[in-house]
Amino acid sequence: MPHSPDPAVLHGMPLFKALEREALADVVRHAQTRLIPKGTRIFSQGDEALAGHALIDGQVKIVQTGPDGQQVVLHFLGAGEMFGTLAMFMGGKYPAEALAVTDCVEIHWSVPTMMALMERHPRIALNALSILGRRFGEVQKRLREISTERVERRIAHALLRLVRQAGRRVETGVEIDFPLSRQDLAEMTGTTLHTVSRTLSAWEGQGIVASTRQHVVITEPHRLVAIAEDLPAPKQKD
Amino acid sequence: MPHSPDPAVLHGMPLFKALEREALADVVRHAQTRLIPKGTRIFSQGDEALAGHALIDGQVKIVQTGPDGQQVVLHFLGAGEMFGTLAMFMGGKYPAEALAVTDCVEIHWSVPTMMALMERHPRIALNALSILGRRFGEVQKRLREISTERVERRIAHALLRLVRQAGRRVETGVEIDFPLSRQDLAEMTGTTLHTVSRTLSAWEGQGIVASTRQHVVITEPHRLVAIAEDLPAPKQKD
DNA sequence: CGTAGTCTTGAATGACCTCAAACGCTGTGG
DNA sequence: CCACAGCGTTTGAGGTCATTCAAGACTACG
Repeated sequence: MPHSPDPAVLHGMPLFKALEREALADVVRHAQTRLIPKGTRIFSQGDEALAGHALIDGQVKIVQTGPDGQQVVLHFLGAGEMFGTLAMFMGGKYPAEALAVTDCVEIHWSVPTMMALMERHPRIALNALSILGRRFGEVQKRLREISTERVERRIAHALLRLVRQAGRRVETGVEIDFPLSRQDLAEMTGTTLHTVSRTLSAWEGQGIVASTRQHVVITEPHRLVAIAEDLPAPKQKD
Repeated sequence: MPHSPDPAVLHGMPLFKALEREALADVVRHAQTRLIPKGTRIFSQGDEALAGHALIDGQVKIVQTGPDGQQVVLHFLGAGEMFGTLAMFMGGKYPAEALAVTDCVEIHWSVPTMMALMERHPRIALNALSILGRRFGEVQKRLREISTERVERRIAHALLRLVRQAGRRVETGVEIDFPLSRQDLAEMTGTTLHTVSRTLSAWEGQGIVASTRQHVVITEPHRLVAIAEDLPAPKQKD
């Protein structure tokens, strides 16, 4: 377990974009890396935020739980993305939990370290602002979707979002390359696993997707887009 | 229209908290103030973002419109709060529109100016990060609520949120001190004005709220909280 | 080969929306 | 001062989308 990771891993991380070499070295010097097995809970909702995190490899899902145990999947994130940073600016408690959905490699900095780094290298703060801004826009868009769209369209949007950020081309179409259950999709779209299952079954019957347990392949993305955008069903024969 | 406003107005703005006197002067020097009559659209969704904004006085609502015209009220904000800053970090287009719901006094900075200010005074960027972080948490919470709760609870939550940020004590209870229609509430909670009207009527019958056109007073806040938290029955303690 | 977790599917219920009509303020102009 | 138009609001009736309840099938894994 390397205490100071290879500086190369920070390349391509939006959070550290456009940093001078020495600043980067500074950042690396204070970082800690960790190997995290699939299924591990990286931090829990309500925990004292001890660190800011970033993913070097793997996939993490962010889940928020309500007072009565209702869960919502707020975000899936992949290599190069930061997470758990919100807590630093929100009274020091994580507002959600982070779960490794695949084996992961994580890098993190203690909160005081992270703060100091931002003070020393304002560029980092600007980058964080930019990332946060973008995500904020995303969440607002989701809020609108969930407020105004019916379930089928929401599921379509969720799948397309996942494809965009974790899609892998395969011969039969585009596959989402980490374990994804109906329950997950339900928690992303504010519905039940039953409804998700029914919807996916229907789409499967129409040849739009192909799914097995915890695994989804979109075979006809354009038709899914049509559903998401509520376009007048493209001319198709059945 | 004063070109450079009184530095005093920046006091109490979270965005400029903990800034040294000279930095504050720098900020003020580049600011522009504007008087905005009630009902004015301050900026439109999709517009090129020319400026970052902050409210000195009045109330503004932020509304996002979907491709089919469905509207969602993302936020109400009052004196001292910044807005329209997201756009600066999101490809330069406003992701929503801002409407003055009362007469307002606004202060703004051109985007390049704002960026330069943040470069010169990193504290501002840190503050912005903190504000954005907090709001981000709010939106995520709303997303969970809207995903998992039934309409009645969502409306209760919306009202309580409004009370918290724009509530004014009156002898009959707490009043929300800007024009607020059923339509607005519907667009905040992802429902229809009809359902909001029915719900409010029911509450009115139980003496929990009292409302007239575009005007709501919460007479028994604790009972509204009980509804929002889904507590057993109106078994209340004083 | 059993067990646990995931997924499918049917049927019944209900929360909420849609459609439709009417009511009551508020401001305006005759 | 009254009539009228405009807007926000109220309320009913009917329909439907999605949840809830229930049972069973499939898959992975020990």
